[in-house]
Amino acid sequence: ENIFDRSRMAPKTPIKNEPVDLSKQKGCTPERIPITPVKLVDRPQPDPWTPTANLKMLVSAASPDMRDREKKKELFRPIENSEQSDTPDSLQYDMVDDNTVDEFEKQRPSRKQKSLGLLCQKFLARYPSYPLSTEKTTISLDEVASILGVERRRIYDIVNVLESLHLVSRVAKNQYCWHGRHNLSQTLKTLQEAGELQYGELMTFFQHKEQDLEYKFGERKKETIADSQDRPLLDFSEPDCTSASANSRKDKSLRIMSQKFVMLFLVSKTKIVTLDIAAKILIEETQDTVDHSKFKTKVRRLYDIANVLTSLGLIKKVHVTEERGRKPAFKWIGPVEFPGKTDELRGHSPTSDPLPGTQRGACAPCQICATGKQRFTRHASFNGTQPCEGARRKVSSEPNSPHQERQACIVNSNEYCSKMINLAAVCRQKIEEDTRNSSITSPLSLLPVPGDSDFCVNPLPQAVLPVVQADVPSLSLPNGISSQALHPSTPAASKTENGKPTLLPNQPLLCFPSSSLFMLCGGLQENNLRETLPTTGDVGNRRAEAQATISPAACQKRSSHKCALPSAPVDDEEPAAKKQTMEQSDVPLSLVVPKKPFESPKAEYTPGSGCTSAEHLEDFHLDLASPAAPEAADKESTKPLDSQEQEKWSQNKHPDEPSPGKEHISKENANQPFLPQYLYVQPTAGLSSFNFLFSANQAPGAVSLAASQLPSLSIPCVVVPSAALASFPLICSPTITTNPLSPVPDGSFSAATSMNFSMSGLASTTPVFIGTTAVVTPKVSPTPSVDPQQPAHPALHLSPMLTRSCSAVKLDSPVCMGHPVTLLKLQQPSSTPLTPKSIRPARHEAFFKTPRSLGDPAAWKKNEGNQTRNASSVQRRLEISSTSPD
DNA sequence: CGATCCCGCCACATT
DNA sequence: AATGTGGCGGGATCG
Repeated sequence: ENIFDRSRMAPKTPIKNEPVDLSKQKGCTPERIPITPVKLVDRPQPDPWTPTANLKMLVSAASPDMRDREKKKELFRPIENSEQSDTPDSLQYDMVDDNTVDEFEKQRPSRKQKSLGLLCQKFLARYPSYPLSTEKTTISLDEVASILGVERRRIYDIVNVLESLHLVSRVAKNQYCWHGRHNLSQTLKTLQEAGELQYGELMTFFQHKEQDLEYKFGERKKETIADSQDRPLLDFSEPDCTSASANSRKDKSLRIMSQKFVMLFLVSKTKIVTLDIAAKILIEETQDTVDHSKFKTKVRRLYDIANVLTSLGLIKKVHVTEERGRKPAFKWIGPVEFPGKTDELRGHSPTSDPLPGTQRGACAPCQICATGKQRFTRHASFNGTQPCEGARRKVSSEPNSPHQERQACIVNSNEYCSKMINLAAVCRQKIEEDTRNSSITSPLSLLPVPGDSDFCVNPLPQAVLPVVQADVPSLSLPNGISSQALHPSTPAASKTENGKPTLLPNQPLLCFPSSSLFMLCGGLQENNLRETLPTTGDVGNRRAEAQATISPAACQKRSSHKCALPSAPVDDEEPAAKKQTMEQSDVPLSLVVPKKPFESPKAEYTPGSGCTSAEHLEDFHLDLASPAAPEAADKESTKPLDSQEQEKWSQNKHPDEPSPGKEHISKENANQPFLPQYLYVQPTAGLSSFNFLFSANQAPGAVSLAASQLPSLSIPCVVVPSAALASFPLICSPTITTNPLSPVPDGSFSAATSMNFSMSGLASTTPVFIGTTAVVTPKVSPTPSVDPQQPAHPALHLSPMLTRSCSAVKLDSPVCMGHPVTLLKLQQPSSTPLTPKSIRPARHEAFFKTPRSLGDPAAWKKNEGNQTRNASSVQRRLEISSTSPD
């Protein structure tokens, strides 16, 4: 329109002759200037004003030359247009004297007004976030550039980033297809997975080499890089994506950088990434040499990307204060988890991704998968199969063409990246932790889950079970929860450290002081336990243990990765665990390992099919982690039970851990009738009215309660009115794990309802009993049905209460199936009640967007301050608008 | 003065 | 060769 107007305007209004109303002119934009005779003269194009003049103008505008020139002048315009003077008034004002114009120009062109972020917002404003699937919107770069009054170059900056997130795709030269955010979550998932994978690698890598944080900030990047190169780790770089992309020129660094940048956020626990770290990571990936200039350039690019991401509402600026001082950073405020979608992810485990075919094989049930238009597995999906069906960059030519490459490759093999990412994550985590510690909020902060918010869980002062998503391994409690963990070697050591509950290994039950009760029953199918047990003080120990335990798994994983073993979907969890650990400790990578990375996925997911998502939701972590409540942590540490149990379990499990074992178990379980066992959680915990019963069918190992860490237990859960169970303490029967009896296939069950519990989070007050023997809870009748297919359903059979839970579960499944959006909500709410995900340890908060709730006050303040700054784009607008009116 | 990041040159890719 | 893309970094502006 603008152009049009201008063209008309200019021609029509021979400036000279028609002196314009200066008064009006204010509103006018510089545009006219070009139009004005004088300027016209300058320009080649100014044709005599003829009837066709307008046309010519338009045409000229189209031409590159014109564009540039006009744009220069127009640059100002866009702002005006968008904000102030988009109105016709400007037209009226048409003629402006040069003088006036100059003034205007001076006023307007604030740098901010020209910012990429603002431009991006304008750009985004032009298209619906969720366009109808049917309609495809094509974007003409020239058109947009002219409309927005910027050079095309700038549009490229925007589009490239959008393309990396699959919001748009290149259809043809100069043409892009707008997809909107429909696939965003999936894309993010994919990125997350990819990031985690890399992460994992890093982890292993680090373990092998050095765990020191040295790497942290990438000083050592080179070495790492070299190492990484050496490392066989993953070469995701499959020919597909990587090679091609790599080959191609500079390989669209912006796109790739954007993806990597996003991955960093998704991988980091804190969700905060500092620019320098990101830059280092990205650099390393690409290069060995870390020259300063390069770094500088990288940072510039990151700003470009960040601006776009900010406009998308995915990140915001914040400042992180470190020892050194305050560093610019960005915090992820977009969706953290993609539960609904994530199902896919899970299903897909990163490992699986590589294999397109297999991808979700496991997930078959998951609709999402089916739907999944986009799962891009790394290469394949990205490249060839794109998420966006419609838009492929290269229309005409071969698929191989470099352009296509762009799309692909999110993940190429960049071990470096992963390493870097890890480092970065670690660094961040540290930072955050530091900050958190200082400003711990409540002992147990609820983790605000983006979607889950619905959840009414109030933060439980006492014992809140922060639920951690399945993906994320329960975090170890930063504070010291002691637990060691998982390591088989340290089995019994339940530490009585703080007040650990006294748990007698042999004895059936453990008692905890706390008021709230939990009953855990049933064998847990999986060992979900992530045993990340943060020892109170010792992260190192844990890590060591964890690593030890993990390492094998990791190795396998790696191999799997390379191989793209379909089976190894599990990665998700592991990575998460790792992440957490990372966060917690400065230590770079302690990985806690995932308990059963491989298997779990299958077992859980497979049976559960859609349910996987549920898991996430359901996972409870009782982490005291929240900085605020170190004390609480200690108390919780009381959960020694967990530790012991874990140990026990771990012992038991260890053998099983390998996925195969689990699978077996699950199968067995399925076949076997089981005694329903439940876990009951009193409302006191923070769930105001809900009590949870979990039936534990799972494999014995599955439920590990690490006192501090909280291994996650996957348990089917039922929500029961608190009244019913009010008086019960938590009881866990460790022995149950192996119950053959459970009729319901563990896998299915677990999948559907499996929850991870981390005991660590429990309020000190809550008494917990753990019984070695299976406890039977009355209310729920076990469901005999053993359909693997219908894992989730079994719950229904259970008591009404159960039903609820089941329903929730069911919901999840649907979610999995298809609509991401819907799914999310459904799951969250439904699940939420079941699993207090919402309640998370402060640390976790990172995942969740709700920044403020969790964050340290101080941090907040800072953040806010930053935000204000950051908010720039919006604010700027406002400011501008306000100011400009003059 | 450091953080941001606009601007546009210019190389490489595609047509 | 023309045009499309986009890496890249100087240097301006912001805070």
